[in-house]
Amino acid sequence: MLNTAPRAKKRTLPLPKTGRGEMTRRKILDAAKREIGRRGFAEASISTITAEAGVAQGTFYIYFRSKEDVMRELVLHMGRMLRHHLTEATEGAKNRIEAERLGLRAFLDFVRRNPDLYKVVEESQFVDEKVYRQYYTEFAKSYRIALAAAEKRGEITPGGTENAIEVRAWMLMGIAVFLGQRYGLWDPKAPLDPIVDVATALLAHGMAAR
Amino acid sequence: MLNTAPRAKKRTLPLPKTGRGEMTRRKILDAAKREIGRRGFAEASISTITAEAGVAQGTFYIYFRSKEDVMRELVLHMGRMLRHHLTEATEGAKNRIEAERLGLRAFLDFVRRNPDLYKVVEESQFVDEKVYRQYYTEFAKSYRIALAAAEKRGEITPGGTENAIEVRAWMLMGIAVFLGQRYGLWDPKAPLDPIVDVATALLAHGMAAR
DNA sequence: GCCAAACATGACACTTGATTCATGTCTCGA
DNA sequence: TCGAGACATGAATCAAGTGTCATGTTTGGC
Repeated sequence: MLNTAPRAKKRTLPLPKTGRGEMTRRKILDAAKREIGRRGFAEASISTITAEAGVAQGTFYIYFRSKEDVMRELVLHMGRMLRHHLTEATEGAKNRIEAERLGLRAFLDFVRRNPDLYKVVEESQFVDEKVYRQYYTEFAKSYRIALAAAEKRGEITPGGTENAIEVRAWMLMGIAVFLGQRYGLWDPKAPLDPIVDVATALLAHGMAAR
Repeated sequence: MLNTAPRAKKRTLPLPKTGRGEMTRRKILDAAKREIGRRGFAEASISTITAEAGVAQGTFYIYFRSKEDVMRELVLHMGRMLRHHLTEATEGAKNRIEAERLGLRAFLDFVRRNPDLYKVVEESQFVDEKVYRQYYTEFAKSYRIALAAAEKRGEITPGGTENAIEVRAWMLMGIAVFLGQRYGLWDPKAPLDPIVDVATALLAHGMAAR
């Protein structure tokens, strides 16, 4: 019996099968990252991207359905890269507070090294909210796990409810993102260590006079 | 002698001079806020906006040069509204920590009440970065002043350098923005008080085990 | 009540960029 | 080395929305 049921729309175009194809796809992704990151999603046209990549316009559609499609892929890519970067940076930490310091430092570093990619992720919020939410929701989840473990080990004060851990996670992400914007993107020359010191001190001990 | 020098391009179209004009301009701004806030800047076309406002397309150009122009105005408007809201909310605070609690609470409230406007401001980053930076830079300035005063009064621990105050200001803004996103926009039913409590506790005493 | 300025209209000419496709060229396994 | 599938091209087509303008209507001071 033939399967006549309507099949689900393919989410992604098939990946390239030859070395040449792989190269071309990567060139397009790279060019899209630069173009979207620098000019913004609206300004970056398919023709700008393909010109930058050095391929014909039609080639774009061999690998991607649309600009949105590329953006989604770039967000996932950034998630993988950043996660890896942060894991490496924090694995030697003796406790959660030190992990926060190292993680924040590594994050600011990452933003400075990858400003285009970082901006793409932020703009994805207005292009495909779903992928953006997923990005941060997943980071929040990792954070919750790390905070709960640290709490159990007695390294940080008990937040109390499960909900409190979630709130802390989002606070920490907000701090990183804003410092990333201010000192990673807008003021990329400022020495990072003093910034990270101030941030870590606030995280560790708060700012209320004793 | 006639002045033949090229005159500077007018930044803003003249404001309406009659009651009718004022009404129409406001209707367009309101519609733009909703359309851009909900659909995003790209999806919100001039024709969508004017349709929503109940005026002809051409009318738009009597009051604004472009969609970007409207967006700029909405960002300034949000700045004024929020500033006012926060000033009112925090003026009874007995110290800076309490001001932080009240301010955060008021901010989350504001986001819940004005989600469209809030999203417009966030998206302005990718439409007119200048106005977006100005928005946050000005808030940071207020914050610095408030923190410096609180430090002088002995309510909070000395940050140390001038730079430290700046870092703290951006941290506090980042926290507010991320909690605003998570609990103001994405989870608009969650009770705010427990969230604000957790946040304030972290700000006041940090999370390092004593 | 009059009239000049202010305001409003909506059709349309124009720009811009996305997507398709007929026609090639390249790659790599058998 | 050959051929089938994979890949690449770019001109042409197509859709959508912007901004203008010639034509009307309303307002408010005199």
